[in-house]
Amino acid sequence: MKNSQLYKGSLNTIIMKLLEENGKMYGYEITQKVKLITQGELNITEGALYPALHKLEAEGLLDVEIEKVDNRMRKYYKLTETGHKETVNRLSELEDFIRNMQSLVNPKPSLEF
Amino acid sequence: MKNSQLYKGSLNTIIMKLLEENGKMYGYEITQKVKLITQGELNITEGALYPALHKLEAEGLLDVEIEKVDNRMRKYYKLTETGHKETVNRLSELEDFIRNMQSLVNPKPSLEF
DNA sequence: CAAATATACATAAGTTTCTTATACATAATA
DNA sequence: TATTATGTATAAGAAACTTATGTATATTTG
Repeated sequence: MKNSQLYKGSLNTIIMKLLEENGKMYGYEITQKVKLITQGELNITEGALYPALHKLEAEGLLDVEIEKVDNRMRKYYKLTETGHKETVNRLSELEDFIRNMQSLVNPKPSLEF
Repeated sequence: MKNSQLYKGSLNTIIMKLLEENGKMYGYEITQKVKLITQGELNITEGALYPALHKLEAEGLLDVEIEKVDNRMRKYYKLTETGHKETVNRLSELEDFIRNMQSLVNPKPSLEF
Protein backbone atom coordinates (compact mmCIF):
# COMPACT_ATOMS: atom_id res chain seq x y z
CA MET A 1 0.00 0.00 0.00
CA LYS A 2 2.68 2.45 0.97
CA ASN A 3 6.26 2.47 2.09
CA SER A 4 5.32 1.95 5.72
CA GLN A 5 4.90 -1.69 6.77
CA LEU A 6 2.45 -0.67 9.45
CA TYR A 7 -0.57 -0.92 7.17
CA LYS A 8 0.07 -4.63 6.69
CA GLY A 9 -2.94 -6.53 7.91
CA SER A 10 -5.29 -3.56 7.99
CA LEU A 11 -6.56 -3.64 4.41
CA ASN A 12 -9.50 -5.98 5.05
CA THR A 13 -10.69 -3.88 7.95
CA ILE A 14 -10.43 -0.71 5.87
CA ILE A 15 -12.45 -2.23 3.04
CA MET A 16 -15.16 -3.51 5.32
CA LYS A 17 -15.47 -0.26 7.22
CA LEU A 18 -15.83 1.74 3.99
CA LEU A 19 -18.47 -0.67 2.69
CA GLU A 20 -20.40 -0.41 5.93
CA GLU A 21 -20.37 3.33 5.60
CA ASN A 22 -21.15 3.63 1.92
CA GLY A 23 -23.39 0.67 1.25
CA LYS A 24 -21.71 -0.39 -1.95
CA MET A 25 -18.46 0.53 -3.64
CA TYR A 26 -16.28 -0.66 -6.50
CA GLY A 27 -12.56 -1.33 -6.30
CA TYR A 28 -11.24 1.78 -7.95
CA GLU A 29 -13.62 3.88 -5.88
CA ILE A 30 -12.17 2.38 -2.69
CA THR A 31 -8.62 3.31 -3.67
CA GLN A 32 -9.67 6.89 -4.39
CA LYS A 33 -11.70 7.22 -1.20
CA VAL A 34 -8.80 6.00 0.92
CA LYS A 35 -6.41 8.35 -0.83
CA LEU A 36 -8.79 11.21 -0.14
CA ILE A 37 -9.39 10.39 3.51
CA THR A 38 -5.71 9.96 4.27
CA GLN A 39 -4.78 13.03 2.22
CA GLY A 40 -2.71 11.03 -0.20
CA GLU A 41 -0.74 9.18 2.43
CA LEU A 42 -2.23 5.74 1.87
CA ASN A 43 -2.32 4.44 -1.67
CA ILE A 44 -3.82 0.99 -2.01
CA THR A 45 -2.32 -0.87 -4.94
CA GLU A 46 -4.42 -3.00 -7.26
CA GLY A 47 -2.20 -5.98 -6.57
CA ALA A 48 -3.27 -5.80 -2.94
CA LEU A 49 -6.86 -4.65 -3.41
CA TYR A 50 -8.34 -7.07 -5.93
CA PRO A 51 -7.08 -10.28 -4.34
CA ALA A 52 -8.35 -8.97 -1.00
CA LEU A 53 -11.81 -8.28 -2.43
CA HIS A 54 -11.94 -11.70 -4.07
CA LYS A 55 -10.96 -13.37 -0.84
CA LEU A 56 -13.56 -11.52 1.21
CA GLU A 57 -16.14 -12.53 -1.36
CA ALA A 58 -14.99 -16.16 -1.23
CA GLU A 59 -15.32 -16.05 2.55
CA GLY A 60 -18.92 -14.95 2.19
CA LEU A 61 -18.37 -11.52 3.69
CA LEU A 62 -19.00 -9.59 0.47
CA ASP A 63 -21.49 -9.81 -2.37
CA VAL A 64 -20.79 -8.69 -5.92
CA GLU A 65 -22.95 -6.86 -8.41
CA ILE A 66 -21.64 -6.05 -11.87
CA GLU A 67 -22.64 -2.88 -13.65
CA LYS A 68 -21.63 -1.23 -16.88
CA VAL A 69 -21.11 2.52 -16.64
CA ASP A 70 -19.88 4.59 -19.61
CA ASN A 71 -19.14 1.35 -21.43
CA ARG A 72 -16.73 0.35 -18.65
CA MET A 73 -17.21 -2.52 -16.24
CA ARG A 74 -17.67 -1.92 -12.56
CA LYS A 75 -17.88 -4.56 -9.86
CA TYR A 76 -19.78 -3.22 -6.90
CA TYR A 77 -19.16 -4.89 -3.58
CA LYS A 78 -21.35 -4.79 -0.51
CA LEU A 79 -21.35 -6.52 2.86
CA THR A 80 -23.38 -9.67 3.33
CA GLU A 81 -25.21 -10.20 6.62
CA THR A 82 -22.27 -12.22 7.87
CA GLY A 83 -20.01 -9.46 6.61
CA HIS A 84 -21.86 -6.90 8.69
CA LYS A 85 -21.47 -8.94 11.84
CA GLU A 86 -17.82 -9.58 11.12
CA THR A 87 -17.25 -5.87 10.52
CA VAL A 88 -18.34 -5.13 14.06
CA ASN A 89 -15.71 -7.55 15.36
CA ARG A 90 -12.98 -6.19 13.11
CA LEU A 91 -13.64 -2.62 14.13
CA SER A 92 -13.57 -3.62 17.76
CA GLU A 93 -10.21 -5.32 17.18
CA LEU A 94 -8.97 -2.21 15.41
CA GLU A 95 -9.91 -0.03 18.34
CA ASP A 96 -8.10 -2.36 20.72
CA PHE A 97 -5.12 -2.34 18.42
CA ILE A 98 -4.97 1.44 18.25
CA ARG A 99 -5.37 1.73 22.00
CA ASN A 100 -2.59 -0.79 22.59
CA MET A 101 -0.24 0.90 20.16
CA GLN A 102 -0.87 4.22 21.83
CA SER A 103 -0.11 2.67 25.22
CA LEU A 104 3.19 1.43 23.83
CA VAL A 105 4.16 4.71 22.21
CA ASN A 106 2.86 6.97 24.90
CA PRO A 107 3.14 5.02 28.14
CA LYS A 108 1.56 6.30 31.30
CA PRO A 109 4.24 7.99 33.40
CA SER A 110 5.45 5.94 36.32
CA LEU A 111 3.86 6.80 39.64
CA GLU A 112 7.22 7.02 41.37
CA PHE A 113 9.00 10.31 40.91
CA MET B 1 1.74 -12.23 17.90
CA LYS B 2 -1.98 -12.54 18.46
CA ASN B 3 -5.08 -13.55 16.61
CA SER B 4 -5.51 -10.09 15.10
CA GLN B 5 -3.64 -9.50 11.85
CA LEU B 6 -3.42 -5.82 12.60
CA TYR B 7 -0.18 -6.09 14.55
CA LYS B 8 1.57 -7.40 11.47
CA GLY B 9 4.28 -4.95 10.55
CA SER B 10 4.38 -3.14 13.88
CA LEU B 11 6.78 -5.41 15.76
CA ASN B 12 9.97 -3.59 14.76
CA THR B 13 8.56 -0.25 15.83
CA ILE B 14 7.45 -1.70 19.16
CA ILE B 15 10.88 -3.16 19.84
CA MET B 16 12.67 0.06 18.97
CA LYS B 17 10.36 2.21 21.05
CA LEU B 18 10.81 0.00 24.11
CA LEU B 19 14.58 0.05 23.71
CA GLU B 20 14.57 3.80 23.43
CA GLU B 21 12.62 4.02 26.64
CA ASN B 22 14.48 1.44 28.65
CA GLY B 23 18.03 1.72 27.39
CA LYS B 24 18.66 -1.99 27.07
CA MET B 25 16.42 -5.04 27.19
CA TYR B 26 16.64 -8.74 26.46
CA GLY B 27 14.19 -10.70 24.33
CA TYR B 28 12.16 -12.39 27.00
CA GLU B 29 11.93 -9.11 28.88
CA ILE B 30 10.43 -7.46 25.81
CA THR B 31 7.69 -10.07 25.52
CA GLN B 32 6.78 -9.64 29.18
CA LYS B 33 6.83 -5.86 29.00
CA VAL B 34 4.53 -5.83 26.00
CA LYS B 35 2.17 -8.29 27.66
CA LEU B 36 2.07 -6.06 30.71
CA ILE B 37 1.52 -2.80 28.85
CA THR B 38 -1.26 -4.24 26.68
CA GLN B 39 -2.80 -6.04 29.65
CA GLY B 40 -2.27 -9.45 28.12
CA GLU B 41 -3.74 -8.55 24.74
CA LEU B 42 -0.53 -8.67 22.74
CA ASN B 43 1.68 -11.71 23.11
CA ILE B 44 4.80 -11.61 21.00
CA THR B 45 5.89 -15.11 20.01
CA GLU B 46 9.53 -16.15 20.02
CA GLY B 47 9.24 -17.16 16.39
CA ALA B 48 8.50 -13.54 15.55
CA LEU B 49 10.68 -11.83 18.11
CA TYR B 50 14.10 -13.44 17.74
CA PRO B 51 14.32 -13.22 13.95
CA ALA B 52 13.22 -9.59 14.23
CA LEU B 53 15.94 -8.80 16.76
CA HIS B 54 18.57 -10.52 14.64
CA LYS B 55 17.48 -8.59 11.59
CA LEU B 56 17.56 -5.24 13.38
CA GLU B 57 21.03 -6.11 14.60
CA ALA B 58 22.16 -7.08 11.09
CA GLU B 59 20.82 -3.76 9.83
CA GLY B 60 23.00 -1.94 12.32
CA LEU B 61 20.11 -0.57 14.34
CA LEU B 62 20.78 -2.64 17.47
CA ASP B 63 23.86 -3.67 19.41
CA VAL B 64 24.14 -6.85 21.46
CA GLU B 65 25.71 -7.49 24.83
CA ILE B 66 25.67 -10.97 26.33
CA GLU B 67 25.36 -11.47 30.06
CA LYS B 68 25.01 -14.48 32.30
CA VAL B 69 22.48 -14.10 35.07
CA ASP B 70 21.64 -16.95 37.44
CA ASN B 71 23.58 -19.27 35.19
CA ARG B 72 21.22 -18.42 32.32
CA MET B 73 22.19 -16.51 29.19
CA ARG B 74 20.74 -13.14 28.40
CA LYS B 75 21.28 -11.14 25.24
CA TYR B 76 20.77 -7.50 25.95
CA TYR B 77 19.92 -5.30 22.99
CA LYS B 78 20.24 -1.56 22.75
CA LEU B 79 19.86 1.01 20.00
CA THR B 80 22.88 2.12 18.04
CA GLU B 81 23.22 5.75 17.06
CA THR B 82 21.70 4.93 13.70
CA GLY B 83 19.00 3.03 15.54
CA HIS B 84 18.12 6.08 17.59
CA LYS B 85 17.72 8.21 14.50
CA GLU B 86 15.67 5.55 12.78
CA THR B 87 13.43 5.20 15.83
CA VAL B 88 12.42 8.82 15.47
CA ASN B 89 11.31 8.15 11.90
CA ARG B 90 9.46 4.97 12.80
CA LEU B 91 7.57 6.64 15.60
CA SER B 92 6.61 9.46 13.31
CA GLU B 93 5.32 6.93 10.77
CA LEU B 94 3.41 5.18 13.52
CA GLU B 95 1.72 8.40 14.53
CA ASP B 96 0.73 9.06 10.93
CA PHE B 97 -0.55 5.52 10.64
CA ILE B 98 -2.66 5.78 13.78
CA ARG B 99 -4.04 9.13 12.68
CA ASN B 100 -4.94 7.76 9.25
CA MET B 101 -6.60 4.67 10.68
CA GLN B 102 -8.64 6.83 13.00
CA SER B 103 -9.71 9.00 10.08
CA LEU B 104 -10.90 5.87 8.31
CA VAL B 105 -12.73 4.42 11.27
CA ASN B 106 -14.11 7.63 12.64
CA PRO B 107 -14.56 9.91 9.66
CA LYS B 108 -15.32 13.55 10.17
CA PRO B 109 -19.05 14.10 9.76
CA SER B 110 -20.02 15.66 6.47
CA LEU B 111 -20.51 19.42 6.57
CA GLU B 112 -23.84 19.18 4.78
CA PHE B 113 -26.75 18.37 7.04
C1' DC C 1 11.10 -35.59 45.08
C1' DA C 2 9.08 -35.51 40.59
C1' DA C 3 6.61 -32.94 37.38
C1' DA C 4 5.18 -28.83 35.66
C1' DT C 5 5.95 -24.10 34.89
C1' DA C 6 8.86 -20.07 34.19
C1' DT C 7 12.92 -18.21 32.24
C1' DA C 8 15.87 -17.75 28.06
C1' DC C 9 17.36 -18.29 23.32
C1' DA C 10 16.95 -20.33 18.54
C1' DT C 11 15.40 -22.04 13.96
C1' DA C 12 12.76 -24.36 10.24
C1' DA C 13 8.50 -25.05 7.51
C1' DG C 14 4.56 -23.13 6.03
C1' DT C 15 0.95 -19.27 5.54
C1' DT C 16 -0.69 -14.73 4.73
C1' DT C 17 -0.25 -10.28 3.02
C1' DC C 18 1.71 -7.38 0.56
C1' DT C 19 4.90 -5.20 -3.65
C1' DT C 20 6.17 -5.06 -8.25
C1' DA C 21 5.30 -5.99 -12.80
C1' DT C 22 2.45 -6.99 -16.39
C1' DA C 23 -1.89 -7.34 -19.02
C1' DC C 24 -6.19 -5.80 -21.15
C1' DA C 25 -9.72 -2.21 -22.27
C1' DT C 26 -12.20 2.39 -22.71
C1' DA C 27 -12.56 7.60 -21.87
C1' DA C 28 -10.65 11.95 -21.34
C1' DT C 29 -7.05 15.20 -21.67
C1' DA C 30 -2.73 17.42 -23.32
C1' DT D 1 -1.71 11.39 -31.03
C1' DA D 2 0.22 10.22 -26.81
C1' DT D 3 -0.42 10.32 -22.10
C1' DT D 4 -3.29 10.11 -18.15
C1' DA D 5 -7.41 8.54 -15.83
C1' DT D 6 -10.70 4.95 -15.16
C1' DG D 7 -11.47 0.04 -14.32
C1' DT D 8 -10.32 -4.90 -13.42
C1' DA D 9 -7.06 -8.86 -13.10
C1' DT D 10 -3.15 -12.06 -12.14
C1' DA D 11 1.56 -13.94 -11.42
C1' DA D 12 6.17 -13.93 -9.17
C1' DG D 13 8.55 -12.79 -5.39
C1' DA D 14 9.45 -10.52 -0.74
C1' DA D 15 8.44 -9.79 4.04
C1' DA D 16 6.38 -10.76 8.38
C1' DC D 17 4.32 -13.62 10.68
C1' DT D 18 2.41 -18.59 13.00
C1' DT D 19 3.21 -23.04 14.51
C1' DA D 20 6.11 -26.47 15.93
C1' DT D 21 10.16 -28.01 17.71
C1' DG D 22 14.65 -27.98 20.17
C1' DT D 23 17.93 -26.94 23.98
C1' DA D 24 18.95 -25.56 28.75
C1' DT D 25 18.49 -23.92 33.65
C1' DA D 26 15.60 -22.27 37.77
C1' DT D 27 11.59 -22.33 40.38
C1' DT D 28 7.30 -23.76 41.97
C1' DT D 29 3.67 -27.16 42.81
C1' DG D 30 1.60 -31.59 43.85
